[in-house]
Amino acid sequence: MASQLSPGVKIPIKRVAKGPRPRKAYSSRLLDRSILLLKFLAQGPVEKRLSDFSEAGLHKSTALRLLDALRRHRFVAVDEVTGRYRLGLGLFELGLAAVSRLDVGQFAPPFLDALVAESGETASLGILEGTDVVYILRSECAQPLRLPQSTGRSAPAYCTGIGKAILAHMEPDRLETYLADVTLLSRTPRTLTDREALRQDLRRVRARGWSLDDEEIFAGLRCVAAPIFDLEGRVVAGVSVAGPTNRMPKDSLPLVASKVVATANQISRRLGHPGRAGKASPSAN
Amino acid sequence: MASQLSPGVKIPIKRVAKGPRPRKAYSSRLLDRSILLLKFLAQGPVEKRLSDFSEAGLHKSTALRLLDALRRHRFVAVDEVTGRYRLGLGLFELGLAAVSRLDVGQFAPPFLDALVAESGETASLGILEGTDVVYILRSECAQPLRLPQSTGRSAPAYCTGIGKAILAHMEPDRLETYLADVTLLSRTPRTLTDREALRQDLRRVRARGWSLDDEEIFAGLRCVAAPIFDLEGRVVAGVSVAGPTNRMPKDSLPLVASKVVATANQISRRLGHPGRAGKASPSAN
DNA sequence: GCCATCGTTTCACTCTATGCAACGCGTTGT
DNA sequence: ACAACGCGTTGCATAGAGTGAAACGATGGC
Repeated sequence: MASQLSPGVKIPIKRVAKGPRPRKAYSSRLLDRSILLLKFLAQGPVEKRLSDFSEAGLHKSTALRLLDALRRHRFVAVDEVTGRYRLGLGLFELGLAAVSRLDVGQFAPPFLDALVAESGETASLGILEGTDVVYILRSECAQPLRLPQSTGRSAPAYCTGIGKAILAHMEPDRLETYLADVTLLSRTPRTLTDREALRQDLRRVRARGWSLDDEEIFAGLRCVAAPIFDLEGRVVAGVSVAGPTNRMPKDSLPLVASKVVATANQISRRLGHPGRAGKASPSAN
Repeated sequence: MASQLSPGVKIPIKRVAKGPRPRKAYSSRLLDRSILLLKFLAQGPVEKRLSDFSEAGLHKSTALRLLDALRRHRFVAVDEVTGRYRLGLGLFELGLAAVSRLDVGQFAPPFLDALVAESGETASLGILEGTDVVYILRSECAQPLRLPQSTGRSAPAYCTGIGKAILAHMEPDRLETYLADVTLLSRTPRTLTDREALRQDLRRVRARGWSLDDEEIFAGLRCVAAPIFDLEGRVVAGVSVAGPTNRMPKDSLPLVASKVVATANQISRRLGHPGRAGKASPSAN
């Protein structure tokens, strides 16, 4: 809700960005180890014995105590028969809370469902975190060929549809910082690994309003995406429709893209974004 | 509640008496506080200031250090503009890993989708953790009236469809332990709060193969569920179809139930359970 | 201007967390 | 059968991680 506390006309734009921010880096050995342990549990075999944690560099007595402490918060679970350890569902509950508390995570699902109904392919919503895109929502299509499970996973921004849609619409200096830091690895033969080629592609994306990932992260997968903006007009997320190349022929892309863009705009509007109309004025506000 | 963790208050290290209990309880103050902090972030306002954490009994300098340590693992995120804290998506990634590593979480989604298509109502899959059911998968119906978000949430077993389906099929002595420990709170006027009434209902559930939650947890919500068995024939989960009472009239329940049971059996079979046909297994007691 | 509030840093002290070694116990090998 | 091993568990002494109080700066309100 808009704050109209004072009859004055000033819009309070708070810029704390340069202000208080932890300058000193704090860390905790125990916390680092606990999270290392959790991440170790998320890899390889689902169930692990106590002595397996020595692979993660933990002494068995340390591992025992950490596991027991984590177990009582349901971050790890112990199999009743085998006595082995696995990830617990307390983690799942908190993880979903993290997404459902994102404003986008709240109301976007029906929009994605509608997009799936229109396009006949799987729709996803992701946000940029650091240099990677994290997929937070997904609506499956009824087609037999399913994409690999992606929700909760992250992927490099430069080779994904959603990632490129976001990059193309972020502030120029932030994009340059990104481009300076990122390493463009070749995921498939079509991945854009040249900085200038990527920059040019992003310009095109910005101009037409949607991005195309043409088998740039997975061979055989084509993906069309569009950006989602928040109240202040900053890109905060992206929606995409993805499918196998045979079901997403090149000449069908503009039509699919128009639906993706329409969905993205609907979600943006729900976030308070004024919409495309505000694009006309160069230095609005 | 949080008073135990207040600054200055000495926490006596609780040692389990050397009795018949083979296991000693380990805990870590830092870990407890970190998780308390995360759970605090999952409540109330989405964004919190540093000083808000004093409500959770944390000293502000402690909160600062914990938050910074958690931030670098992406368990908490700092808003770029406001500088406030929220839950991070690293938690989401690990949480989904916890579910996707459950064998059931892997392949069940398509079965749920099919069940939704057949029944026209929302289908869920949950497992029993302690005395509660945790919903880990869900497939939405296209109906306008949606259930409240449940995935990642937990609910008492005795007043939910899935919970009763699981309870009804667990080993008798384990059920008795459950019944002895649980407190039967009245969630609605129809909640079974009498131990004997519940036991009798569970017998009926076991006999007919499916359970009915008839507005026992939420008024206006009816839910039909069936158990899922693993390779060794133990109940590990349950599937349900739930909807508003007007769309789930009593005379339609047997038909819906048959579909739910069929889906549950399919999933059980995928888990290696021989199925109803294998009832006459040689080593049956 | 001054006061209030919030985030950050420093510092000395305490108790948490740790590694090591030893113990039970079940399994394996000879 | 006994011995040798592997695994999970526990006791203990010690290092140093983590803690709270207080001081410091930086904002914003009045």
